[in-house]
Amino acid sequence: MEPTTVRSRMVNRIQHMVSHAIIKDRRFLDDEQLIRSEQMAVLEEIFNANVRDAEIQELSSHFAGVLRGDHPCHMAIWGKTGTGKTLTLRFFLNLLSEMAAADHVPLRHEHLDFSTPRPCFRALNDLACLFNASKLYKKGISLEELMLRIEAALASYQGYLILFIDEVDNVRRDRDAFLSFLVRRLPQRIPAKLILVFVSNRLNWPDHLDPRVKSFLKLNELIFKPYDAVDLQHILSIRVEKALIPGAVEPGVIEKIAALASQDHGDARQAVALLAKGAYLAEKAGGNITLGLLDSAATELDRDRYVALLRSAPVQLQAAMASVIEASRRAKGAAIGTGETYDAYQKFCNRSGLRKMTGRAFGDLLAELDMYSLIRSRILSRGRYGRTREITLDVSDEVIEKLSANINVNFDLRG
DNA sequence: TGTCCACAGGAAATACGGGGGT
DNA sequence: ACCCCCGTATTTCCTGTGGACA
Repeated sequence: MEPTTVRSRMVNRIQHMVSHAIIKDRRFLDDEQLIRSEQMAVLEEIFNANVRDAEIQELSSHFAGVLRGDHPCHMAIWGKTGTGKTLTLRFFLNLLSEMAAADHVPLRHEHLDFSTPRPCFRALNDLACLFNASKLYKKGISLEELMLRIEAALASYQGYLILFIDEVDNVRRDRDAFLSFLVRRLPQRIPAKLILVFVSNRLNWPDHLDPRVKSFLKLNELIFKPYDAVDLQHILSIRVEKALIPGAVEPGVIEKIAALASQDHGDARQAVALLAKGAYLAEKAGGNITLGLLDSAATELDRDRYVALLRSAPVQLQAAMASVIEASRRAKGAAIGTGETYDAYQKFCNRSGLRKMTGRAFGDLLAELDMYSLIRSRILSRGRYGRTREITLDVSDEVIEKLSANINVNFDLRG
């Protein structure tokens, strides 16, 4: 056998990868990487296939009044994540402002994106930034001051103002103060015709709302249903066409992804993510995307999610996870209680030099892990032996391996 | 039946960090 | 430089509790 050099092996591999490349344009597998106009083009294609048609019709009739000089009421839009609320709205509002411009109707629309939780203060601050009424403060300025600046910035605008407020329920703490400003105070202080569009993924969102705000809030409601398999197939095939070379996807693959996704969440983003993972794996293996590949793509995707979640989490939460894993190893898989876990946590802190937190705070960390379903815990009373959380790890061994590796790396770096 | 364990989890207090106004 | 304001993280203090055991 002819001896191979590292150089020849490398050349072989690279040539192999190039000749077996199935991804034509990676960016179309990840919305984050697309620029605005490309996103809109993709959307237009999707909507042309009658996806989300009912919703777009509904939006059109709600806002039709704008072109006739009416003042439509506010709107609340509900739907689970990945049902295209944000994208549909963005697309629709762009179109609407084009039409308004053609008719010489003054119309402005702004997108307030609360994709991460924030308090009332930051919410107002973001709003102020949209109107260039203030720079991005971190702290130290009163709420009143912010409100006044927003009002001042809008004092001379007379036309329509559509405020698209994405994921309202992410306004934590004093949400009522924020909403009350938008709903009650702002419309009275500025000359613009204000139309609020609230988007939320909680269906019962306005139920626990300050009644005073609620009574002011005339709403038209619109619900985005999860995508069905047919919608997802459309969405996926457009991606396939743009991102992959022809023939890279074996028959049945799109159908399977669509079926899987529509069964358990109807989330288009996750469906596209699965497609992307499949494409990546296929390219690495030097073949096409096959049905069999999808299973490993799905598990890998799952694992990635947990790892990414934990890696971007605060250190204390990582430490808590580490102690659960450790305590659970020591107990050989049997369920463990809060006390044992806290002991493990304390040892972990001693080893890594991390500041210890009290038991109370540790309990909250455990609750958080439970929320992310990294662990499963239930409160159990063992009679005179007290009450405790019964904790089990809720992720596969493979994921745990990966998680603990990541945690350790993090702490080594901290010294 | 009452006791009492080993915590859960709410509320208030405190610490902390950062920024504005003067 | 000083003081005050605000938001967040954590601690302190507290009351509550299901059921095994005597």
